[in-house]
Amino acid sequence: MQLRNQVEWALHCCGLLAGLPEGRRLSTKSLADFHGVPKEYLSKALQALSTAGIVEGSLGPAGGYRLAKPPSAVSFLDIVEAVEGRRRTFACTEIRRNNPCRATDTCDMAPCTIARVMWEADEAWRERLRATTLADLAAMLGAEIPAETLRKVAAWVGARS
Amino acid sequence: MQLRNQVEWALHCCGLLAGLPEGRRLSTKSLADFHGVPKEYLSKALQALSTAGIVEGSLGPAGGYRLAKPPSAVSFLDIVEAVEGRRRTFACTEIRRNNPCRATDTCDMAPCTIARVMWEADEAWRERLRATTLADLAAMLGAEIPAETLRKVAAWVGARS
DNA sequence: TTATTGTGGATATTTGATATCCATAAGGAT
DNA sequence: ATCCTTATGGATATCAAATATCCACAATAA
Repeated sequence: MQLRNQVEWALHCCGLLAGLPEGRRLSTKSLADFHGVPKEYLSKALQALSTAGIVEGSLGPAGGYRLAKPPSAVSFLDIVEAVEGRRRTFACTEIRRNNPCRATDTCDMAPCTIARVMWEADEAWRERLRATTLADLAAMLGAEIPAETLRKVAAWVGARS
Repeated sequence: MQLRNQVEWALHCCGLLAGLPEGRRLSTKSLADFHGVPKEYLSKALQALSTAGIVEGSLGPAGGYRLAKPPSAVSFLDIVEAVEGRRRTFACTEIRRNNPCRATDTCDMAPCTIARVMWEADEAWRERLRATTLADLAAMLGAEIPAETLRKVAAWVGARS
């Protein structure tokens, strides 16, 4: 069970967009170049983010993407769900119904006990992802990345947006 | 991102095995019949549980599987990891290395910030799964399943083990 | 007008999940 | 001894999803 690589790409792209000066945008091509990933496929992830209302695309030269909300209003979970979908990681197929000893008129039961436990774990995962926003990420990156690199990135982005 | 259906099957099988009288076993065929799943494929899940030391198989007529440990010593996480593997749900491919602005001599850095957050969420998921054992499951099932059904299951298992 | 961009559809390729089958060895029953 | 049942593990087939590319189109700025 692995998340798609598009999830990783989307998170990194949002991290970069979160540091973008007001009014600026970055194109799919720039984002793909920066991260060294295929432009055409990354485009699909960006479209998913756009559909989810996390980023906002605009057409034409000088077009591109920017965040559609303030960084503090976008959680990791928002991004993961936009790209990966919202289905739970555990799918209960109700195999308890196949139990030969089960009364046939039992129809209104609570969710399968096993599924409930698995879903609680799923919710713990989501809760942790909900707890970190792009603003938090920006703060962490600012503290961890060498000042020299941050300066170069700002210049690179400035020339491309 | 979905867990394999074998995870669901393995959990249900372990739940049934946890209620097995001392010294009794259930065959792959019985477990498959009880849950209404393909015997040959379920067998792969049971083999994974066996390799992981969660269940113990024995050959010959009257052979089959039983738990290799007390139910309180087997967590949901043990079962999930036995069937699904232990890889983290988020794979970091270190795309930050492709960053054109990154200093080339940076080699010894801490794990990627984004990966750290994703891994913390993964750990929250695992922690929740670690917290529930087969003994807990047995207690929940005993409280939720109608007494009539429990009695029938005990009889069915008794005739097959 | 022209070049650039996002959007969405179609499609190919590769990987993994799902599933079946068979050979083998071992253990009970007769 | 013989036979049936069982777990084990390998080989293989089938199907769905992830990965990736390409193209047509409309919008937009220079």
